[in-house]
Amino acid sequence: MRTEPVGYYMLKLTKKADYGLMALKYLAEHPETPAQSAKDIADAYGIPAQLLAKILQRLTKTGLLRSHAGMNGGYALSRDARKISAFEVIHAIDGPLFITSCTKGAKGCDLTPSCTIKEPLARVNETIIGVLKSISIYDLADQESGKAAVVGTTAVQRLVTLNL
Amino acid sequence: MRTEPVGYYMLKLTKKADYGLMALKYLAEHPETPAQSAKDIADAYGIPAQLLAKILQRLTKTGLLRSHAGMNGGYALSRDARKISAFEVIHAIDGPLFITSCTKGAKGCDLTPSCTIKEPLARVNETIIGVLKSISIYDLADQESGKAAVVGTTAVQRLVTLNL
DNA sequence: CAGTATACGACCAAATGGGTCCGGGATTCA
DNA sequence: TGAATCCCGGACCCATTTGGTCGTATACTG
Repeated sequence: MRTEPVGYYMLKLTKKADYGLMALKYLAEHPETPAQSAKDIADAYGIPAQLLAKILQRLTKTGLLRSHAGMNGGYALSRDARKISAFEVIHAIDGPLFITSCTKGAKGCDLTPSCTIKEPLARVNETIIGVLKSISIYDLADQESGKAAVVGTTAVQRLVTLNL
Repeated sequence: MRTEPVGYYMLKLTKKADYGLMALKYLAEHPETPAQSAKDIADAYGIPAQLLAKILQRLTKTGLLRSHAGMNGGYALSRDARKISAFEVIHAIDGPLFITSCTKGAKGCDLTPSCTIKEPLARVNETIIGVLKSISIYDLADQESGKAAVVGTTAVQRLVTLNL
């Protein structure tokens, strides 16, 4: 009621994944400090602290972050920001992502046995994953410090192939 | 309870969109018949008829299908299957698709004013849209009639660029 | 007119997602 | 040792979205 439905979203990633990416980006932008608490990061972006806490916990469990309890504790990237892909983050938070509601992974299609669209769309899915894998936290981070880089100066070009 | 959570999905398209794609594929595979009723298509795939009916109705309203009431009525593609992209179908059913929960389209970000990840991810979004646009209903359809084309015989190669 | 099919709005139940609460454990520092 | 921070993680809640049904009106065919 407060936010009128600007548009119907689809294929969107969850807010949690968004938050996770934002947090990692934040960490990548503050390499000096040994660790940042969940609350600090949450406050920096104005997102609910407890929610972010749990997201960071999951990222820690999957090995993307290092946590440290106690005073001056918090979270830190477990590796170079250049070596953490957006895909890893999203995958850690939202789980495996598939385009089609029923992908023939694991045990195949429970219902709708005759849905043959899957195979082509699975390719699309892999393409998306490829794109997401090619983007690192570092890519998300910098470009703001050198904020004026508007023209295609540091424009990184990625190429993705999709074959049906 | 009946279908254990095989995995957590994300970035997935809705079942309705799936159904829509399946239906169009079905129509593309039956070019002889002037029209197929919603029920026929639904039965062919074992999906709820009334639900599919509404999906087809929406696809009709957006101009992808032609409908015809009365006996031997039903739906038919309004143009060549080669000229209908998967994107159009998904867009018609699920609405505009964006990756980030808040894209700065329309009126910008309501909450989280400092979410800077958006711009890079918006590019990813456009990439996905590009991929989806490059896939036609025809692409989804055939490959089954000539079922044996396993080796890369008719492999269509698409190229997608993504620049951050 | 009878039968078939679309058109469409109202309604519903289950799943999902965002978010909170709370009772633990670590760790550091005084 | 004990207080202040901070991470850990399960239980719970609520709003929205989805998938799906029902019923009725309308259009077309024969």
